[in-house]
Amino acid sequence: MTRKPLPQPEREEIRVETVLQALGEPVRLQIIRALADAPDGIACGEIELPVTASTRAHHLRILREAGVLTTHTEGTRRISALRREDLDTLYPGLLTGILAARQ
Amino acid sequence: MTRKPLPQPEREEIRVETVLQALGEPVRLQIIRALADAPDGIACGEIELPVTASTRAHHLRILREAGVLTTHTEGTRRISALRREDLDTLYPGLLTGILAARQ
DNA sequence: ATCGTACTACGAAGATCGTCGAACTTCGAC
DNA sequence: GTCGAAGTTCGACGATCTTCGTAGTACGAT
Repeated sequence: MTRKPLPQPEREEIRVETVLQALGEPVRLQIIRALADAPDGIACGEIELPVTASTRAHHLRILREAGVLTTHTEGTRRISALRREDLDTLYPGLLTGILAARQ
Repeated sequence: MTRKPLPQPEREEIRVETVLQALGEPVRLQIIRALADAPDGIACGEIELPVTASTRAHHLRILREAGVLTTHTEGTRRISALRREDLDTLYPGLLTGILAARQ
């Protein structure tokens, strides 16, 4: 099994402004909600989204570079998962607060 | 003393997406931080910001329409305050989490 | 080695956003 | 009533962002 981590910021490098900017977009919020239900992460392609694959990849990149999620490769698939521990440490309550809205 | 409230969404009308979008901007985050230190609100003009008055008015409007802050008129001045209770009720921990980052 | 799958990288097009200056409103003071 | 101060509204311009299609990479299976 191949396992390569993708470039992402260390916990110390994560900035609120970037995180909020990343979360303030409908599609990305949808991704976050899907990931919140899968503690071990899910394959990017399995998230139902109203956009094409390339747009999906773009949003996943934004979220990863903001430090919101982490992605590793498993064969040809990419598994993404929320960086819940890091976010909860840096901004206690933020993630919970956002997910509580659940529409 | 003149006291007129400015148009803002009811608590039920506040949407996470809009709130996050409003908070994901450096200048607006700066405004929020300034307001967090003033429970009773402060005059918009007294917040130090690296933008002109018209831009400041624009950002305050975005924040107010998102439901993040409330503004009322006192003479020629406008006093803004965080809608902390509403936000804490809707998204418990969100505001605290964001403010915990403090820079 | 070849094929199909899963995904990314690269422009490009269109929409949205942040910023400003100028004009206008509203209020208090003189 | 006239003036100045505080703030808003109205375009406008430039920058950023979302979206897409196409081309390309990496891997597993045959």
